[in-house]
Amino acid sequence: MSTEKNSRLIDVARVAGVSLATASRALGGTAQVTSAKAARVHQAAADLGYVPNAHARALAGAATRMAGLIIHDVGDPYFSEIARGVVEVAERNGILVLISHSRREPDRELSHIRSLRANRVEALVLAGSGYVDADSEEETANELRTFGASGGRVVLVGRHHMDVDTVIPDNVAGGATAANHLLDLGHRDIAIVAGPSTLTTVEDRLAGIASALDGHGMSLDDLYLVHGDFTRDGGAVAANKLLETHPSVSAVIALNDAMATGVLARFRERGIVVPDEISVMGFNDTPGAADTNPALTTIRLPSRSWESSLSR
Amino acid sequence: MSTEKNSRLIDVARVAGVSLATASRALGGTAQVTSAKAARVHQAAADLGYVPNAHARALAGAATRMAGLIIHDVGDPYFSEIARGVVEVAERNGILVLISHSRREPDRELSHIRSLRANRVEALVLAGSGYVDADSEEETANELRTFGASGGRVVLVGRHHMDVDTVIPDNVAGGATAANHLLDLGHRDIAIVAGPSTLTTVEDRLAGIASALDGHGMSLDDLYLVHGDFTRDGGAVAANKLLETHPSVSAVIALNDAMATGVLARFRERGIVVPDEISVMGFNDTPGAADTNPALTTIRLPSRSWESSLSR
DNA sequence: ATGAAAGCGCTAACAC
DNA sequence: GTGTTAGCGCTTTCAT
Repeated sequence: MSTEKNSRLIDVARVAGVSLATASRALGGTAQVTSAKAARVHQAAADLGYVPNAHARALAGAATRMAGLIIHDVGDPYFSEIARGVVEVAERNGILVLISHSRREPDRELSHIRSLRANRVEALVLAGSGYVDADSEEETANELRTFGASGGRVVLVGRHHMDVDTVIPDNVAGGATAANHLLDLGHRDIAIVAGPSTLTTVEDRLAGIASALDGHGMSLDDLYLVHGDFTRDGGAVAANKLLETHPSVSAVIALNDAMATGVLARFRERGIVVPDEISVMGFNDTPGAADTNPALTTIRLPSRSWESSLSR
Repeated sequence: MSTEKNSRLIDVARVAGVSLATASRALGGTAQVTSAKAARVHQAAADLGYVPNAHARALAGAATRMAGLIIHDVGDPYFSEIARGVVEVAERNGILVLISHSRREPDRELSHIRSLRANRVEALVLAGSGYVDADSEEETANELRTFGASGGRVVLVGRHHMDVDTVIPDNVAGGATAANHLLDLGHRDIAIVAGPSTLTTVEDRLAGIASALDGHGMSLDDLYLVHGDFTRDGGAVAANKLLETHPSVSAVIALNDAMATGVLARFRERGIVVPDEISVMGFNDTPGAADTNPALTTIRLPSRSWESSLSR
């Protein structure tokens, strides 16, 4: 196959018999061009299969119109729903979305922020929990600050406030609600299926649960706590451990819907009837949670927005 | 907020007291640079929060490392699973993914191919059904051909062969399998919940169903056929219509899992017990289909791959 | 090993 | 209205 290079604007101009500038104007609609010439330019462009080089365009100062999205994993319904929203809004505004996976690794996240910045995105959306580790959070905050200072917009979803626009659910209150719900139902032998303790979301939800327990004269130590990946598989693995070591539990709180779904799946395989034998709760109200078998009881978290003082 | 511009390589060079070329080499590792100078360059870059301009880099001839992904909607589990795979593989190869929604509109798809091409992606992944309309398919094929000719790689998922690498399930056989399954169970009063007839996937699955019916002395006309959006919501809407006009059906074939999920959800709301009162079948083996309530019977489609003769 | 300089393809002054 | 030209920020010869 002959690998013919992409044709350039100058090629179009040549074929149309006009100057580079005229071709640019005709195609971009930036200025008035005689309709006859404009037509010739468009024809030439079509004939050559001309596609403007976005890089050259960006370099020359035209608006780039790209946004960056960093999420844990698009495969997780919680994030795919966020991605859907971001892509829809972006598209409506003629913005292309660069998507990447943090996989909940601070370093990966940081390097993605960098390459998204390198691509001169005009906005950055980071969704998912922040990290308990102050150092990596500080690095991220710095990077975002620099990005903001050079004109970039940042939105954080489900992550602690960082001087940028933020939407974050009240994880502590949510944790308390979940625990109180089970406690009020009389459950005492409860298991917590948690994500990695490196995540602030996990930390916060646990704190909420702890405070609820406190109100009942109990503490987290009275519960069975398993940590695992904050994913469906992580939930399934945790359910296995749970069944082996603490088969007596009457209720499970999974710290997100993905893990809850994994727990439910494993219980279903083992023939354990939910909620008759064991109650299972999740978080986040992920799309699809209502469709699970058995239906998942999930805590819808009220979100709070922070509009950054740096906002323009 | 003072909007300080992004610093450029020349700024780094200046601070490090070296030439532009040396700074470039030190940062890019392209050639040998005295370790002392290299260190100064890296230090300067860090101090200035320097992030190379990917556009300038691309324009200057460096590899761009971007791929484009066009899917119906990342919110649909079928597509988010594909997106997950694409992003993972791309990331492992240092490639950034530009994602966009076709929303199953040929024009939108075409314009996305163009802007992805404009961004000089090295590969393009189109996932989802093709269109019955020959004209729009031809336009797309042309665009992809041009892209391929200029060195781009194309992969089609779930779409008819177009002289590029393709992975496509055997939709006709799948349709027949689904129909035969129900027919063998004795069902005769069957409803088909289909996506838009503009999609080849819908057309093919219906053709398979028709052939199965034919083997039983029946035709599609003997069934109740509803068309709707090829989504969860589309399935729910179709289920409503179905219940109103043909409450006697004993089985439903939804032409994809998204619609099947919508049907199940609506049946659940109405207190209709599946599969006791009505059987429901889906397609695609979408992740999560096994988690639905009630469990969805879904046809796993054997896929066939085509490696394009144009492949390099 | 290092620097000077020539583009990459385009837009936006700036002339006419 | 149209053409000429100077960059945008970088990589890469080409000298040295």
